[in-house]
Amino acid sequence: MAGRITLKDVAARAGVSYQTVSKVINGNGNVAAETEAQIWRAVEELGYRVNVAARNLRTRASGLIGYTWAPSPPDRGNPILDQFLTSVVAAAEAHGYHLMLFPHPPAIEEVDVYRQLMRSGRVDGFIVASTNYDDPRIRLLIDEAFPFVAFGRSNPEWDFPFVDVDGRAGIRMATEHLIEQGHRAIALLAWPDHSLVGADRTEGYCEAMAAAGLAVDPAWVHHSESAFQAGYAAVQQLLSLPPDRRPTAVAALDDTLAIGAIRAALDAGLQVGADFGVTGFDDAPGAQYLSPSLTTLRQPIPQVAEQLTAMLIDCIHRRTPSPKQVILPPRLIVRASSVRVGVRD
Amino acid sequence: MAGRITLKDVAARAGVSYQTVSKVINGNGNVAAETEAQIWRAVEELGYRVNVAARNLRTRASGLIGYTWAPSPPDRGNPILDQFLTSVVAAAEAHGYHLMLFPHPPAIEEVDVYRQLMRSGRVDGFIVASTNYDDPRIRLLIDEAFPFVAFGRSNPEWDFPFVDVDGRAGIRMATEHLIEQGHRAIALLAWPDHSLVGADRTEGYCEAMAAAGLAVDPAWVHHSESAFQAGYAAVQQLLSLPPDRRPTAVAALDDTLAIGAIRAALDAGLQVGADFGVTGFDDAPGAQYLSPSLTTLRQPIPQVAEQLTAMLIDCIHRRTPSPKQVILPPRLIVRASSVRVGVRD
DNA sequence: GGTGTTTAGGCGAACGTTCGCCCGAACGTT
DNA sequence: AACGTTCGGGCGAACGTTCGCCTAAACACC
Repeated sequence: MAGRITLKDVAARAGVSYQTVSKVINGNGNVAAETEAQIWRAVEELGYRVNVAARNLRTRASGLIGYTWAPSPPDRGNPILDQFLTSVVAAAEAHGYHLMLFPHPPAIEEVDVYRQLMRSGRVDGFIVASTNYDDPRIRLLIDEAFPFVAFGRSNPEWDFPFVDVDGRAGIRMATEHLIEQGHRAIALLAWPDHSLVGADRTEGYCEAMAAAGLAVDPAWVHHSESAFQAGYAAVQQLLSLPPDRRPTAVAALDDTLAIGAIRAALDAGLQVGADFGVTGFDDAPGAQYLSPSLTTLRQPIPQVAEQLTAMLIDCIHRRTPSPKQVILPPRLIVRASSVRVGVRD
Repeated sequence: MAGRITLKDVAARAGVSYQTVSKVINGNGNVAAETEAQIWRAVEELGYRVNVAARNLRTRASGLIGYTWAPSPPDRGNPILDQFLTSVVAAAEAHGYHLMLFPHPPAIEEVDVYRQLMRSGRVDGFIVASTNYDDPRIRLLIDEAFPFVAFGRSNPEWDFPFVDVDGRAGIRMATEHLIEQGHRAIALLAWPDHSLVGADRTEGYCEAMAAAGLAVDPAWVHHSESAFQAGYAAVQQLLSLPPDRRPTAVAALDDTLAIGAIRAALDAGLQVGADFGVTGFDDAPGAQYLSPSLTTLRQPIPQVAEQLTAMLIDCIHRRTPSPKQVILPPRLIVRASSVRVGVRD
C-alpha cells in the first residue's frame, strides 16, 4: 500500500494541528508565512498527498467527469476519439478533474446507468455524446438538475448547455465549393432519416443548392448508414441515372461514405476531381493520403472539448455557463477529390 | 444534489440498524431471509445507492483503474484506441471497476504523475501502455509494489505482469506470406532503433528470411518514424536501387508506412499486388477499402484488453495472476496488396 | 486603560461507510 | 440442568478529510 501518510503525520512534523495543515493545503485560513513554509516543508519531506477518498467524502464531490460513447465497428473506426479524449482529459485536469469512462449501455438501461452513477456520487457531472432528439438521458439530467453538458443538440425546446459543430454550415460550404467548381448536378449521401445530426447537415446542402438556384432532383439524395459499401452502392446507382439527371459530384455526410463514393466513381472509369467531385466530413486520419486525397470538413475538436469541459465545470460549481450554447464552425479542407484542375496528388 | 439517501434512511424504513443494511448490501453477515427481503425492498423504494466516497474511504480503494496513452498526431490516428478502451471498460465494469483517464505526462514528470496518483489513492491500479525498455514507470511500480499490468514488454530481467502481441510472429507470418507469393527480395519498413516493439517485429522479418535461406541486403531495411511520407520516401529509394538489388515486396511495421509504400509503388507505375507486394500491421480502419486493399496483421485487441484487466484485478486483490505474462498472436489478413493473382478489389 | 478588531491557529464535529466484536435467543448435546 | 454452538443482528469505532466556530494574543483606537 501507499498513502500511509496523513494530515496528522504532517501536522506532527510541522508542530501544528492537522486541521491547520488542511487549511494550508487548501489555501484557506490565515496562517503565518513562517508556519506555512514549515508545513510545506513537512509535506515535501514526507511526500504527503491528500487522500482523495476522504476529501471526496467530506466535500461530497468526486473530481470525476463521466463519459461514454458508442463504439464504432472496427472496420470504420472513430476518427476523432483520440483527439477528443486527449483534449477533454487535458482540459479537465486543468480544473482538477479526471475523466471516468463507463461502458456504453444498451438503450433500455441507459438512464438507469446514468441515474446510478449520479446517485452513488461516482461522478460530479457528465459529458453526453451522440445525442438524439428527445434524448432520455438529457431529459433525466435536466429533471434531476444534475450537472452535464452535451456534445450535440437535442429537443430544441429544452434548455440545457451544449456544444455542437455546425454541420449545416459545413455541408453548405462543401456544396458551395462544388458549385464553385462548376458542378450543377450535385448529389448528397445522407444518413438515415431519424438522425438529428444528419438532418442538420442535409439542410446545409439544401440551402446551398437553393441559394445557387439549383433544383434538387429527389433521386440525388441517398439515405443510408455510414458505411463504405453504402457509399459505393449509392454512387453506382447515381451514375446509372439517365445522362441529363446524372450528378457530376456528391457531397457525403461523412468520410466513410465519401471513400466508398470515390471508389465507385474510380471503378466506373471516372477521374475523381476532374470528372466527378467528392467531399466528405470529419477529416479522418488518412483522408489526405487517399488517392485522390479527400476534400472534407474538419471539426474543431480541441475547441469543442475545451468548451465542453469549461461549461461542465461551471455547471458543477452551480454557475450558469455563459454562453450556455455554443456552435462552432467546421473548416473546409480542400484537396484533390473535389477540384477540377490544379492540385493532383 | 442526489445521493441524499443513506444507509440510515434505509435502515429506518426496514426497521433494522444501518450496519445490518450494509451487511446485506455487501452480502456479508447472517441475516434472516425475511429481514433481507425487507431491506432490499426499502433499498428499492428509496432508490438507495451506496455512496462510493464513503465506501472508498473505509475500504481504502477507489474502484478506479488508471490509464493514459500517447496521443497520435491527427493525420495518423490511433487505429485501436476505440476498440481497446471499449474492451477494457467493459471488462473492468464486469469486476466492478471503472477506467480513469489521465493526461499523458511529459517524460520528465512521468513517474511523478504516477506516484501522485497512487499516493493519493486516486486509482487502485494502472494499465501501462507504450512501454519502453527500462521503462521508469514500470520500475517505480515494481518498487512500490503497486498493482499494475503493462501492455507491452520492458526490461526482460524485470518480473512483472504484462500482455503483449507477438509482433515478431506477426511480421514473420507476413514475410513468409510474401515469400510464398514468390518474392525473394523483400524489404522492411522498420521503426527507429530505440523502439522495443520495432526491434521485436524486425526480428520476425529476419527469422523468416533466414528460414527461407534468403540473404538480406542491408539497403532493404529502412528505419523511420511511422509516417505516410516516410513509407513513401523509403519505397522511392528502394525502387531506385539497381535491378538486381531492387526489392519486389516490402513488409511494413505498421499500416501508415504501408500505405505510404503503396502510393509510392503506384506512382512508380507498378501494379501493387501483382508486381509489388506490400503488407502492413494493425488493420487500421479503412485498410480494407484502400485500393488495393491492404494485407495486414490484426491484433487481438479485445482479448488483450480482457487479459490485461483480469490480471490487473488479480494484482489489486493481491493475488498473483497466472499466467503472469501473456503473449497473443496477431492474425494475418490477406488482401489484394500482397497477392499476385486472384482477388483484385 | 477599557473596548473593539484583527490575526493565527486550535478544536469538535460530521461526511457515510465497513469491520470486528459483542450479546441474546434458540437449539441441541452430554 | 448446565453447557457449548450457531444464528441474527446491534453497536462502537475508524477511515482522513473539511468546515465552522472558538479563543488567545496582539494591536489599535478613543
